[in-house]
Amino acid sequence: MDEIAIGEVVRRSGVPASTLRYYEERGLIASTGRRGLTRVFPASVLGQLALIAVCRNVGFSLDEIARMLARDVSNLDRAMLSGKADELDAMITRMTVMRDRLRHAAACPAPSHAECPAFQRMLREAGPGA
Amino acid sequence: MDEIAIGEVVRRSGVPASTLRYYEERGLIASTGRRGLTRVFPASVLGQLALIAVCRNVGFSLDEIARMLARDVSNLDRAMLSGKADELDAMITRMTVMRDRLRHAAACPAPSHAECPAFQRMLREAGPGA
DNA sequence: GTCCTACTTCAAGTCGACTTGAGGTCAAGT
DNA sequence: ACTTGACCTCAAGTCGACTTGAAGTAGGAC
Repeated sequence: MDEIAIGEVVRRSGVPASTLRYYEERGLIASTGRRGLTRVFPASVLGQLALIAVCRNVGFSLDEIARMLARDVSNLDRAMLSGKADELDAMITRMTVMRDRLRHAAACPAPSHAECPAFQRMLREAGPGA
Repeated sequence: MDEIAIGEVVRRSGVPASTLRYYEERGLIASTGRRGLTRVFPASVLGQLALIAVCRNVGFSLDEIARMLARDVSNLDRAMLSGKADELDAMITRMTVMRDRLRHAAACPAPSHAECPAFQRMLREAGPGA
């Protein structure tokens, strides 16, 4: 019993059928065939969907994910993984700075943000062209 | 000399003219009038564009920004600010966890990710429906 | 007076990741 | 026999934030 129909995949993964069909079309998952008209997937599709969700969460595009899965499902490209970890790291740094500045701006005693030095710094650092 | 034509705003802010017109239409910035056909903006628009860039950076939508600017340009809604800081905080936490897991997966000595406990945990934690 | 350049408007196109809708098929239950 | 419900395909729509393109114009240099 390692084959499950699309309806069951929906029930067990929470991913809508339209998305499953879309993912199949995009080459992220593969059905093993049909039972009547109905798509049948290998049970392993559930793990793959989990993996896809993780990847989407950390900012991979569907194309990137498809490329990764195309190679070897259980042996993802390690360089790609650590590259994405680096990207995340950079983003975390930027966001942390922003969070602190926002926090300050929210608590700043200056009568208006225009007079707050930290707020000014935020504008300069994150302005357009940055 | 506190009025600048759109071309100069483009030069000094790096924001394309099409975007400036779009922002004006959406109510994020306002021109003071025309010189011939050409839009003229108050010099303060440069600071506003910087602010808009900051806000976009931390995830405000144009609608949110427009609403904030509509109240009082130099006295942004502090509750909104700290609310966004909280959102950022949560996102930073999630991303940090992910980064560590990715880092591990990239360095993991297990022959395939399928056999790596940390990788499994990542799948469970960030799977669909999470 | 005419040519260039920087501007204008308005409608439509783009991108990613899906969703929605119309119209059709198949297996099972009554 | 007929209805129900789960599934199918394919085309088109959605959302946010812009960009692109066509067709037109005002102002300044020569």
